Amino acid sequence: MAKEIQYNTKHHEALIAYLKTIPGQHVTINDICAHFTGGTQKMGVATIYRQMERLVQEGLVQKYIIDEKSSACFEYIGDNSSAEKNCFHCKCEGCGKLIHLACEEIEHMQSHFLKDHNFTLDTTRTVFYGLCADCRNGGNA
Amino acid sequence: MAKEIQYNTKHHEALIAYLKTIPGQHVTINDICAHFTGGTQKMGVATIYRQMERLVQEGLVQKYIIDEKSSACFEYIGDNSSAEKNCFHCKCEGCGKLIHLACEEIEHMQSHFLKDHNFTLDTTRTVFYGLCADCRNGGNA
DNA sequence: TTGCGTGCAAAGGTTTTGCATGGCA
DNA sequence: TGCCATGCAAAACCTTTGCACGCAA
Repeated sequence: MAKEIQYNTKHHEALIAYLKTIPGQHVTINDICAHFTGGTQKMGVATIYRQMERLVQEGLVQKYIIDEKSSACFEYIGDNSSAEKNCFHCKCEGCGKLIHLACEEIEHMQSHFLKDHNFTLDTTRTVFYGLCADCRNGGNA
Repeated sequence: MAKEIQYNTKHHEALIAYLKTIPGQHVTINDICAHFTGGTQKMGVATIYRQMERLVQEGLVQKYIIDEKSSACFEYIGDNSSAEKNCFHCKCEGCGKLIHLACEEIEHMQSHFLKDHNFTLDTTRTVFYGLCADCRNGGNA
């Protein structure tokens, strides 16, 4: 329980600053790596992994496992958790697109899980798989 | 569309036979590998991967990406797809348990996704993350 | 006989880890 | 000064692939 002391390094701040510039978007470790390779700041891969893990634990960043082959995805959620409370993600199995959705139906879904299945659904972590409209009609399967 | 000719080898049958002995359970490649290492039949890892991919395409087996670190999970669904149509999976983030659920609410969920978000929800592939009752109360976080 | 299936090992990619050094408090 | 953070490279891990041989049809 005792939270370990964590320093506030330049890398830590730079990472948060970068993530804040792309709200609501998803980045992979590779994206971050590329971003910090060309810029003034350099950041090793290991550092990025370690920092992202820390940010996830702090609740500033959400981690998604979108696909088994590609690397993990991260999204900055910061302090405005109230605004995007009903936000969740859909991944199209056809085109691979990641879709942001937000509606109040998700609350109903959560209460159902809790009442009928005694399971606290974590919508921020769940990724719904399926087919988007384009792929269903176009047949990009 | 033209289905390629596929031989019915002993390995293929042995794999199906093994999966039929554990209905409703989840196995990893490692589990399968271990099972076929000690027994009379031996099966290489590559063969298992190839066979499982084939079984998934044939619709006999469902593949799940439960966790980013552990290997993929497989479940035999066989021909009785009608019986488990409303079946889906919950993964507890506390204890790591994988929970089987089946209820008709999922149908309502699907129709909502389709109507309001134009998204065909694939419940067999989606894994719902959250906390099970034990972890919510016990605090196995 | 034809050509898919198999085994072995090597390769590919993502993520983690060890160790010495640098930087925050 | 103490201790965490960083960088580099090596390691670990899961999965795929190449190639030669075996086996089903």
